[in-house]
Amino acid sequence: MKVTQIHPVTRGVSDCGRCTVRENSLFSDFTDEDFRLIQAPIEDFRFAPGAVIYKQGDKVNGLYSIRSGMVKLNRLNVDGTQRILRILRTGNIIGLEASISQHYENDAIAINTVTACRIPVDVIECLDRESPRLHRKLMMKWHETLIEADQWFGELTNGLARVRMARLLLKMRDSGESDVSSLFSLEDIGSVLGMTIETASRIINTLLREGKIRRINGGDRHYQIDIAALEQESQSGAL
Amino acid sequence: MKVTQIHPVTRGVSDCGRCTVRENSLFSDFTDEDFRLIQAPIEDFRFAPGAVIYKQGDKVNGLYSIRSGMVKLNRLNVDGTQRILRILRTGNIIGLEASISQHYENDAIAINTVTACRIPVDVIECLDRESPRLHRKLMMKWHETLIEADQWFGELTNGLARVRMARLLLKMRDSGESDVSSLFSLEDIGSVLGMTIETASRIINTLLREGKIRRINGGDRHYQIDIAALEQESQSGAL
DNA sequence: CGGTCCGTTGATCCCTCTCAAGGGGAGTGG
DNA sequence: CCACTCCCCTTGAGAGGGATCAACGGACCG
Repeated sequence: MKVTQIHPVTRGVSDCGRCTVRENSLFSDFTDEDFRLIQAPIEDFRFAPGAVIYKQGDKVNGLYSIRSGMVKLNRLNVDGTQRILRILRTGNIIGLEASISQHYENDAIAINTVTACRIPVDVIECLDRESPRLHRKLMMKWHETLIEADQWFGELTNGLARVRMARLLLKMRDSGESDVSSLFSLEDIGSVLGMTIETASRIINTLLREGKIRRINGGDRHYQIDIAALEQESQSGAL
Repeated sequence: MKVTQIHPVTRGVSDCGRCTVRENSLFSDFTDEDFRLIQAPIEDFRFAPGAVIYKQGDKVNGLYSIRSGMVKLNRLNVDGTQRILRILRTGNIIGLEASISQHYENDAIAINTVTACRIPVDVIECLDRESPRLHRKLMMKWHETLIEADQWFGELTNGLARVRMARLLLKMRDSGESDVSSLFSLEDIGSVLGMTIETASRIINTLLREGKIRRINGGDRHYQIDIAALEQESQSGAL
């Protein structure tokens, strides 16, 4: 995979108080007093598809709260093996390690156009010290992140290729109980599910022919899915 | 797998100040003043092989710091699929979610004889509030746990079965750069590496015949391993 | 219009699962 | 002390899922 480094565009300074994804964010139950503690500006970023948000080993400069788009967390193993650990979306936080470590643990790469706001390291540290609310919130985010990681592990790494694909389709549904699921390139699907792009392609096309998923026109790999059918598929695969 | 519920034996109350694994523990850089904050006793437990330390969904009663032995974290997916997420050993903490949630997220089961001390929920909460040191330590443990989870994911879920086995053998080395590795039942190995017990058995015996690992007598699945050889093996498997 | 990227499809091979049988150690009861 | 059972590991033969290798088509772009 060739990774194109694309410089992000700063869009301005956020007004967190009226953020549209605030209910998911770190600041969801913040009081006005808490907000007054924030000294440094929280910047708003826009990343083009393929843009590198940060790389494994980079010095941390803050954590990012995703406002829209999809980000892949890429792990580069010591032996050169590479694998997508998980995909993060609106409301998720990437780079949580910024609150405790000096370096990022893996690559974060925008899959499609991503908007995100960055909370600088010193803001986090200050708030963590001064605001019990943020302190608690941070712990909750660690908790959520770990649950998420374990879920990806548990669900997407065993069973037949077809079963794993069904689970991915269900997992990547647009928020809520929607029957629309957003995927990404075959290469990324392969790296998430541990299969080759050929196998991924074959399975998707089989599901299309069987009518269990349907391509939604508008280009960007959106599918309308038959939830019930996929849920049945997804349960076939014990080990 | 039949899981036998074996009641743990409380061995007494710990004196954390002189704990032998203290350097790994939550309390490593505690001052005497910090220790005075601990009101409730920290109990010392001993679990027999196969004992359930806690189950997914159980109400949390504290987190456990492992003093010796191996614990498997078992995830039961909604569809009945079961998988070992990771193995934890001396110095690791299980049930970290006790510090933030009401329920445990997965099953923790003793693989062999395990000794662990339990830090009750209210002790954690109190310390988290009162001691900046423990507060920071907790965050570090979250961080460590997530890194650990991502490592297991990245290293043990792709590549040929033989490559994954090599990586597991390297990962399960006794602390430090030792050339002794401790495994467990074939069933557990299978559940960790996502393969059948037959495949696991075949690979281990092939490695034995090739002299890359050697059984250490003394019963409990200890192997002396050829580190260099296994490291070479472990790098074969991109996807 | 040629080049590149991405997805599709076919043919073949091999790794791993499945099914099946057998062996050894530990515990139990005679 | 020996039969018996149970559990766990081992080994073999056969089948199949997915990898690999290869070719092709469409979209986009210089």
